[in-house]
Amino acid sequence: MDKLWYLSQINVFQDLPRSDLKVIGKMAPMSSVDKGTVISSPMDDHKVLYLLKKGRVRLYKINPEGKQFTLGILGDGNVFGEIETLSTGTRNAYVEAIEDTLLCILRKDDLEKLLQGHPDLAIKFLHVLTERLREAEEFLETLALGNVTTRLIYLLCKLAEHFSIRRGDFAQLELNLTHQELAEMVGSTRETVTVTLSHLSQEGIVRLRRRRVLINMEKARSFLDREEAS
DNA sequence: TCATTAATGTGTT
DNA sequence: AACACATTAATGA
Repeated sequence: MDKLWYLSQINVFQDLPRSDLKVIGKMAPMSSVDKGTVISSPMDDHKVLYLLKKGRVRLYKINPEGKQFTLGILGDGNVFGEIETLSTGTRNAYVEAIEDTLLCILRKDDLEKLLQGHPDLAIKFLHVLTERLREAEEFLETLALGNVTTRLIYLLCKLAEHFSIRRGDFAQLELNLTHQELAEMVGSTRETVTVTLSHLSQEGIVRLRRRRVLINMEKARSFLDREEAS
């Protein structure tokens, strides 16, 4: 497999000429991490940016009682990490590979050099990060105002937009998430998620298999619309 | 395949 | 929401 192909799949580098990708490839060696590895944690010095070439990582925080709250999941082609001049929203968060993952590490000075030479790239960074911020704000609002059912459906829709494959009327999440993990994302408990999901299953909004959720996006969206109206 | 562990389902407080 | 416990599915020797 062409090493540069992976770089061309990173969202901020999408239509960069091969010559530039080559330069980046030289600065940012590829490394692979196994499923379950914590790639970075709050106490690390935040001096690097990670380019997620292939795989999935979960961003989460841990509250004082030791419970986890998942901020989000990133898939192929995303960027995360922290440097002084550029934050991707992972500050003070743990980042764990939930699949075997392939990533590049870009050092602060390399990135800055890169951005200085490529203003168009800097703009693309702005777009990507702004979009992430926008989603985060929307999610926060839903989390604050909605009940568990709403939050869960909202989460499933968002996940499905990024990580699902179409199966008839349903979108099948290709993330194998447990009820526990879903609970950690919507700020609820495992039992409540189990109960809520089986209700939604009765209504035909989702279909359940072990560690797998299929969402009827049409029904899910109309549920959210109704909720918004009320 | 069987035993162990993980995930899910359910009733009670 | 928290807990205890039952049931069922996945995992791996």
